Amino acid sequence: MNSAHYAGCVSEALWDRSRCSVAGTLAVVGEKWSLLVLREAFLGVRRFADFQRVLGAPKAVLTDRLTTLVDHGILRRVPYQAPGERQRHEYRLTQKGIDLHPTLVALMAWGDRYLAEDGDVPMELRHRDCGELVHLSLVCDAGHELSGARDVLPVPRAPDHGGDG
Amino acid sequence: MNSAHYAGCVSEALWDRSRCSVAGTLAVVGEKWSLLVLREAFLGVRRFADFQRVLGAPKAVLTDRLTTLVDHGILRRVPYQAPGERQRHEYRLTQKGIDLHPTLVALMAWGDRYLAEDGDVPMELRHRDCGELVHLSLVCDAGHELSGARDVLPVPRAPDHGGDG
DNA sequence: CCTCCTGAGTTCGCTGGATGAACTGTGCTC
DNA sequence: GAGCACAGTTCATCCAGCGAACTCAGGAGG
Repeated sequence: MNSAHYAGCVSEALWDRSRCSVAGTLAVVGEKWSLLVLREAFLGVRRFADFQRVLGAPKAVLTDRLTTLVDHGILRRVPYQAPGERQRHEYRLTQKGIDLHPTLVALMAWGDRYLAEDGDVPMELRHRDCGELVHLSLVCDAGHELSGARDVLPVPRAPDHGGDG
Repeated sequence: MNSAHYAGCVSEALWDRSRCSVAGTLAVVGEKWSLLVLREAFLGVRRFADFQRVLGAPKAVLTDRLTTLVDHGILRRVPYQAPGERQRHEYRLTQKGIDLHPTLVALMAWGDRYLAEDGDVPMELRHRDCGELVHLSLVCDAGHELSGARDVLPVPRAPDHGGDG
């Protein structure tokens, strides 16, 4: 294993960490419960009481997380009325929220691999059309499928506005 | 948009949330700074002082996160000796840690799309061989490329040991 | 040998966020 | 109009994160 492999590229060169998209995304959904709320949202949960029952999170925290996610445009509050009940509102994923799906899939895949005992995973994701298991894969714009992180070259871009190098 | 789309599948049926791989993974790397430590590790950072300088995290927190990640087998402590310095140790990704790469890529991709202004992303990932941009994609075992979360069917599996349904 | 310096932590007091329980408010059913 | 269920809000407590100060180990330099 060649230690200069990554090192020469970005390790010492201090690119602007404050603009990092990983940090930015974590600032939005990195708080405790946020991603679990989204997991449930992807599974079809929409109502406050259901989130609360299923997650077991404190109501105050849940209120805060839902509000934050709505504020960021990841969920939206939609009024609805169940028969025989008063009007309430439910929380639904927006496109911005739906685009967090790969993040949850990635977290789930890692947990399935390293935390499940005997390969006994609690849930599978299957292709709705053909029923086969789905998984994430890294591909490049030329169509090559990458075999792993080793094939990826991180390239910092200086924030030079007004010119497209 | 059909609201019964997901609902009929898993929303009300209470599968066992306590074994959820998303929650499990977040329990391991979901604390503040953990994923940012890993981001830097993927960029080649290995030494305590470099993590500290680059992340700006409090030393105590950083010590705790690094220790936790080592305990979970995501990083490993490797002794090394720089010329003219005493022996120290550095933190390197294990395979288990490298397998968290897709999670970081997913987080980064979302941030690039929704948080970067003018498409001015701070860093790009390129295929080391051909230089093209890389991105995550959902594929199924039959080789179909899924167009999005809508094509995915979550299937809870009961923890029935001893029988492969 | 003694002192200074640096890397790698540990300790400490403070503050802010998380927690569970209790409380509020609203509209429907009975 | 009393009771109930949903959807929060308020409150006291507690823990985790924070920055600063302190500790420890081993070279370098005199």
